[in-house]
Amino acid sequence: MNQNNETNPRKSPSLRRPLPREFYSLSPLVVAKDLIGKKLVRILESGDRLEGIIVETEAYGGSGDPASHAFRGQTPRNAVMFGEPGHVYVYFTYGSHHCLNLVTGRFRSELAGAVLVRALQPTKGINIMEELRGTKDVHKLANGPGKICQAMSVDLELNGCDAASRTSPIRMENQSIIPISTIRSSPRIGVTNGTDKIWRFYAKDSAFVSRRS
DNA sequence: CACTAGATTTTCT
DNA sequence: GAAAATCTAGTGG
Repeated sequence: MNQNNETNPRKSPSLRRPLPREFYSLSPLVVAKDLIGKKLVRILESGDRLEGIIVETEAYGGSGDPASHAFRGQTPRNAVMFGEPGHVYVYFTYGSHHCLNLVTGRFRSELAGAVLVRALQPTKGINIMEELRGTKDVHKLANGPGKICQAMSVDLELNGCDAASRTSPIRMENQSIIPISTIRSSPRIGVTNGTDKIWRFYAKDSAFVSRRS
């Protein structure tokens, strides 16, 4: 049987087009909430297609957000955060993990903004993700920012690529399986500064988020 | 379950 | 030198 959506006539072409750059051009707070329920698509070099529904995100600002990498200004690592919305910001942290972000518009008059993708509900290429992650528990394949990158083979080579491009190895597609009314917010996880900001968003009924309330 | 140590890069002090 | 937008394996209850 043919599982390739490119040839599925029931899927409208508009669903196959990646989310446009305008989607990312708003404030990180808006984009973080809007990304819940969208489909993250990763095309591996092998041509294999991995997909997951975003169920958890966090917004990061610039000079006004002490939890943000951009707080102290531009550096080689965070340079992508200061660039055009819609591009992918990948960083390496804690000596062993990669994290995936999408560059957004700016909060107020700040110079940088991004959204961290924190958890996915895997929907396609699950067997490949299991292999990359070394576990068969589907709820633990991508329920954390480091796990997403391991499950989808995301590393610094993808830093700066354009998620709004039709041919990008990472892009976003429209999807609407998560009702807006079921999105909740909370303080961000793992941050020690800026804990006053309620900038984490998640699907309250999803079993795929990194933490349940 | 809860808690802790260790993996080890980028950046700042 | 130390902390960080994290995760796992290990210990102990």
